[in-house]
Formats: sequence, C-alpha cells, structure tokens
Amino acid sequence: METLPEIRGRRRNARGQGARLAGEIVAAALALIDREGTAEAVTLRAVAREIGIAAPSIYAHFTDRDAIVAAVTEQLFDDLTEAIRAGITTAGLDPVGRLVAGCEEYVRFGLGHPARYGVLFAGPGPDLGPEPDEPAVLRPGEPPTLLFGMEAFALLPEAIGRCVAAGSSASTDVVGDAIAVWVALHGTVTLRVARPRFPWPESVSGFVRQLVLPLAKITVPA
Amino acid sequence: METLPEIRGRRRNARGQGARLAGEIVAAALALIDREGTAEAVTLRAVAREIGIAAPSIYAHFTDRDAIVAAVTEQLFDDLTEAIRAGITTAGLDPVGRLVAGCEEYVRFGLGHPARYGVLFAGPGPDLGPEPDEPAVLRPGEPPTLLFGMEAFALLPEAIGRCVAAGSSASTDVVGDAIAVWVALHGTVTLRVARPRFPWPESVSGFVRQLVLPLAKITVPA
DNA sequence: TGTACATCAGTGAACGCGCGTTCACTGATGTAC
DNA sequence: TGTACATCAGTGAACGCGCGTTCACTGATGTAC
Repeated sequence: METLPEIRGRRRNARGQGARLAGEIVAAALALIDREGTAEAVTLRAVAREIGIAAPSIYAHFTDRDAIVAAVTEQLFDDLTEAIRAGITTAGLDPVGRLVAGCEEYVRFGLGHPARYGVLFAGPGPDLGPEPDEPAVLRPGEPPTLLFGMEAFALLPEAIGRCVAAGSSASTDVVGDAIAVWVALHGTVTLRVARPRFPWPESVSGFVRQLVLPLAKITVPA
Repeated sequence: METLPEIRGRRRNARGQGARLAGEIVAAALALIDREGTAEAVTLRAVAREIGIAAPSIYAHFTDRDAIVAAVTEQLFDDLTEAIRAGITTAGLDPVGRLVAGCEEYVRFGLGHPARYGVLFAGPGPDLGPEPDEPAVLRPGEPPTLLFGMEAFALLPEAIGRCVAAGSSASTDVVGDAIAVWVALHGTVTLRVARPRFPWPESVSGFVRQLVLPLAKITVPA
C-alpha cells in the first residue's frame, strides 16, 4: 500500500477570489463545533488543519479567533430564526397551532444541534448594546431588540399576540408571557442535552405543549 | 520597598494530617470556579498555585483533574439540596407556599452562584447509572434516583404532591409536572446568566410564581 | 534514654503537547507600458 | 506581442505560554529496638 502524500498546499484561490477562504473558515469552524461539541474546539490551528491551510493564513480574513466564532454565531442565529419561522408558516392558520409549532421547532433545533445551540446561548454571547451595566428597561408590549437572537425571540410575543387577538389566549402581558415560554423552551433544550440519562418524556411535542399552553395562557387549545 | 519573599513552602501538615490538603484542594477549586466563572479554571497548576504547593503534590490526593471537579460537584449538589430544603421548611405550612419557596431558592442559588450552578448542570455531568445508551424508563409516580442531583429534584414532585393532597393542585402527573417546573427553573437561571442585558422582569419571586403556578397546575394560590 | 529507620507529605526539574501570534518569505497572476 | 512589476493569497519556522504528567528526590517525624 502506498503512502498517500499529505493533502496540503491545496489549490490556491484565484486572484479576486481570496474572500472564498473566509467562507471556508466559517464552514470549518461550524464543522469543528458539530464534531467536538463546543465552540472551544474552534482554535486557529484546528480550523487551519480542517481546511488544509497554514494557521497564519487566517489572519488575512479574521482578526481573531473570536471573530470566527462571531461569524459562526451570526449565521446560526439566522438559521434558528429561519427554522422557527418555517415551523410557524407551515403550521396552517390557527394561531395556537402556529405558536406551538414555532416553539417545537425551537426545541427541535436545539436538540438536533446541541453544540450549535450551545454556541448561541451558553456563555454571555456577543452583547452589543450600550453600557453593559444598566440592564435596559422593558417597555411593556414592545419586544426588545437589543441583542443578537432578538429577531428569533420577537417571533414569540408576536405569535402569542395573534392568539390573544383570536380569543385563544388570556394573556394580558404578551412580552412577559413570551419570556416565560422562552425560558421554559431554553431549559428544555439545555437540560435534556445536559442530562440525557434522565427519564425524559418521550414526546417532544407533547412536552412542548405541556409548557407552552399554560405559560401562554391558552384557553382554546388547537 | 523590599521585595517580599514568595510565600511558598507553606508549613507542611503534621503526620496523619495529610488528608487535610485534600480539603484545601477542593476549597481552592471552588474558589477558582467562583473567581473565573467556569470549571475549566480548575487546572492542577492553578489549584496548586492557589494553595501554595507544588502541582504534583495533588496526585497524592486526587488521581486526576476530573476527580477534583467531581469532589466539588458532589459538595455543590449537597449545598443546592440543602438550600432548597431550607427554603421549603422555613416557608410555613401552606404546601403551595412551600413549593414556591423551594423553587425560588433553586433560582436564587443559580443566580447567586452562576459558576457553581454551571458546574452542576452545564456539561453532561457525572453520569453514574448502567448503560449510557438506554435512557431509563420513567415509572409514573416514582421519582428517579439514577443521577447526581436527583436528591434535589425529588423535592419537587414531593412538594407538588403535597399540593395535590391539600386540594391546591389539579396535577394528575406529579412527576411529569415536576419535570416541567424543573425545566422552567433551569431555563430561568441559565438564560438570565447568559443574557444579563435582556430586560428581565425585576422580581425573581414574581417570575418564579408566573412559571410554577401554571406548570404545577395550582388552583388555589397561597 | 538514645538511635536507626521506615514512612509520610511534599518538592523541583523536566518532558511533550497544543495553543495564539510574529516574522520574513514565496510564487502565481493580472496589468501597465 | 513582450516584459517588468505590483499585488494578491498564501507559507513555514519560530517565539513564549500554560498545561498534565513523570521522575527521582528531600527532609521532618513518629516508632521499634
């Protein structure tokens, strides 16, 4: 059996195509996260190994290890938002059914990609807003847009609001109840991942309903 | 200004007192966790530095870095259990009040010691049971005792059960509803810690009630 | 009461590893003249 | 059409760091004779 020559020195990108490597770096980082289970696996050297480039080549595209993770994070938040939105829109017209479907999709994303979910919500996350100390006032009824992930969160008060409008929810504080639901969904994902041996109820969708219906004050289940 | 001599070579323990160092190692590990915010800060060298011993001295007391973390974990689970129990017993006699107080104490422990809570529930945790694959069947009504942390969990179905007995809860599946409550409490702790900038409701106890009362199917709030 | 000795509790130097980052460089490719 | 050259897309060696772990050791202290 012949020893294969090491597959390094991959074909260099053509002139103006340098940016292509940036995409490969993000993809490699995501692959590492999925394979190793944590964003800590994203080291410059591991990423470089994954693609078959020299580690310093990364500096042409990202200032930092953190910049790579930030790029992955941004993409993953978009993926999550899109998954929820898809769950909602394919669920039909009943607002309760749409709310539940969106929540189910959130949990499925987390359970299906635990490492990706962990990148999004374990650790402090990329806070953007102004001063890190003062914790932003919640103006009732107005979904906050301060942070990454808010686009995904905003779908929740919106969906509950439609239930209220249809007379299917007794919620008087749509944002407050959305927060309660979010917290419960997040807990479901992270605890199930952290304690796989615990005797969890088999049906994810049944469990999600068990949480969402009471917390969103649904009076007329779909 | 004189340079102080390095405070190393601390007084050696007396003959038969060697086990004392084991305790100091666990205490140092806990201090590192609190200070750095994660169990990853517990390296043999960091622990040794903290106490003022040479790193290899640890091997006389712990086989492993992991063994240190496991010892800390065990202690922290006891602390958590004790905190909940104290919350319950000092809350008076009303079973709903006791349930809520226990839940509140759980959340307070997590928010008050986020790093410690993370040691307990981030990462897979020290699974003990038999085969890691088959996920243990939930026999309804019987709280599972397979895993670390189960002593703390068991307080929850117990507290809900007392509410049912008192006619204050409509729960027909005490363990199932306890799981829902647990998940919601866990989500509260981890999300609030991970997203301190999010406009969380100010009152922790109010938020806990918002979660627990509907999920535990409380019909007669305290 | 004196002394040899085993044991206990811990030390200090060294190893190999993966890491982020720096530095000077290389070699293909498009472009200006 | 030919050629000098700037630029682009990367390379390879080296640095210093903290880490877990190993190894042979040291020196105080209790105990047996």
